[in-house]
Amino acid sequence: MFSKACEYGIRASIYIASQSLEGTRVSLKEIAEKIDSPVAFTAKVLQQLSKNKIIESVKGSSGGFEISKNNILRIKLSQIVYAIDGNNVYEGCGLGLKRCNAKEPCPVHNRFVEIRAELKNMLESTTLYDMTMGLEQGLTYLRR
Amino acid sequence: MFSKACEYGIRASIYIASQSLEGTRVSLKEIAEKIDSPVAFTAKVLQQLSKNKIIESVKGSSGGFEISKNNILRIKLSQIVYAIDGNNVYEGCGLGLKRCNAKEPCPVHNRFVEIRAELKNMLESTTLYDMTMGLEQGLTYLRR
DNA sequence: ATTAAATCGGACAAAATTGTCCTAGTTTAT
DNA sequence: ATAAACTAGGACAATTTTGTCCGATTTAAT
Repeated sequence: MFSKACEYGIRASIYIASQSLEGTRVSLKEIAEKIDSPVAFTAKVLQQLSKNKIIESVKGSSGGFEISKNNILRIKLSQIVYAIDGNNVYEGCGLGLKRCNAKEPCPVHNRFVEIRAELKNMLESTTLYDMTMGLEQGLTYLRR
Repeated sequence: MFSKACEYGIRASIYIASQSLEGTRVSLKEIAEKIDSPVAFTAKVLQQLSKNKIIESVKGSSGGFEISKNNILRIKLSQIVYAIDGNNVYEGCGLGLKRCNAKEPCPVHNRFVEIRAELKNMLESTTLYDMTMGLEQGLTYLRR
């Protein structure tokens, strides 16, 4: 569904958010450990998220990554996905046709429209805060 | 959502089905033309579908691919997807965790469960026949 | 029998994705 | 000032996916 890069990006964002809520900035190394991802590859993903204003990076000693409370509340899962995977998830025909729409649909167009709409709706209504909630209470996991 | 291989596989199956309903067996070359896919790559996909009894291949001159009326009615989209992409679509955590279930969920597990269930339901309730219908009437397209 | 039109299947090639390494900066603390 | 702990980013490597090529085999028609 999502690329590996995107999966790491979402997991990283959630971890950074949970730590930011506690008032602590986290390093790349710590993030990679906590979400069980390859360090250098995760670095690239974080750069991308940083450029897209999803997370904030602080250089230098005692630097690291963080997200402001406001952004934790505001940022939607859809924005993270878009920053890394673009709009492939929303657009894009289920059968890979370049031009596929209500007027000139592929044989499964109508069936896919509904599901895609629900997916989109879910991604757009889930905030970083929503995803962070369970973590601190030990109800959800980022590495398994 | 699906791999390229799977997209080609679904489109090819639909085209073969539509031609089989007309009583004509089709060659690899014709299929690739009609669904706008790379010939040799499509050949591999068709081999896989053939091994999985989704389509029937006939060797030799005047050979090609076909699907029996019974199978056109019986075969579900889910079977085609499974034959090529395995169960990645159904199983597999949205965030890429190996172990992610109701008891030890990732932060988006519950949100994904619903969507995945609907997708599964759609794939399992759509037959090859269903997908073939619109084609002959010029209502749907396989290459665009 | 020979030829032509097919699929089959192995080996290879290209492209995209995933992952690694190393150097250059930046910032804080001493 | 210097060292230590960071991120930034370019270059490269490995893996997976996608795509190609070609010889072998099968079958029908002549």
